[in-house]
Amino acid sequence: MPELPEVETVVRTLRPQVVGRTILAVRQGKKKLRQPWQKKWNDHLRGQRIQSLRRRGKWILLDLAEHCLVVHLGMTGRLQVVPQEQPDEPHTHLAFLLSPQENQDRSEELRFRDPRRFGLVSYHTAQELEQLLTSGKLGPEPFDLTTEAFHAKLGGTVRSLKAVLLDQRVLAGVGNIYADEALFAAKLHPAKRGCDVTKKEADRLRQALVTVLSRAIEKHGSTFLSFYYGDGSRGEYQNEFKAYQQTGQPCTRCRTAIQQITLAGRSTHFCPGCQKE
DNA sequence: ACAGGATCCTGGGGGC
DNA sequence: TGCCCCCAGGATCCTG
Repeated sequence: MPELPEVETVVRTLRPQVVGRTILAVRQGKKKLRQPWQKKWNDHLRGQRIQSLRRRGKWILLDLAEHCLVVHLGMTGRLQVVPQEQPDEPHTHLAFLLSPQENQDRSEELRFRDPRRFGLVSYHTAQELEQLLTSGKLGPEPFDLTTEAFHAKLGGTVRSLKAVLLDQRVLAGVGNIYADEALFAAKLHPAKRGCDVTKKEADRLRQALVTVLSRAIEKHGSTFLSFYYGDGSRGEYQNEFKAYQQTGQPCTRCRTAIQQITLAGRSTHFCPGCQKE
């Protein structure tokens, strides 16, 4: 559920809280993560300063001196900085003790929680990370995408637009919510085949992605069900959903009822009136 | 090459 | 009110 705008919000919130601080110790929960945390990483991490905090697609990258902590929030993952003495909330899997902020003597921890454990935290050398990010497994950021490249990519597949948008190798950061919202904004049917998309339509979809994602970042992402940020704050973009989870509601453009189907294994919402196949 | 299903996992929602 | 069932979804893997 955390997609690009939610991850961007997490990174922007955490950046002033963690950059420049040193990891003093690592604490591990009892339950195993999907990609198990390796004990030897604890020693590697101790004494390392967090130099910067970045987002790439849905990935959160904490740059250390030579290595990088890589975090994916999955469905329900959360990262937050809390006072060291605060008891762990349930499903806390990792806690990194941080050196005190300047002008403060309070000990704090950066904690990773994830009830569903779809998320992961791993540790890589800068070189390994570079490979992960450029080996074709992760496509460009939607903001860096050119119409030409996007159109070419779409032209080479008979897959549905919905499936293509969810494919992180094509485009990094889009998930179920923003795929539906962008397709609605571009007036394109989610089942339309990639190879049937004209260059004009590809450009419309690219622009829609940029517009929708930018607006969502402005509104601090979306909050519904159980997703909220580490400090308890909520996003506000869910109030602007035009398609996602609007099944049965009148389309804001043509008043046709928004329809829900399953596509690429995901619930998919669109307007049959103005998103014609 | 692609669709579709299963897998992982838990909290929350709907239905009875 | 309480209980059970089912569902949501990111990434990956397997099968048809």
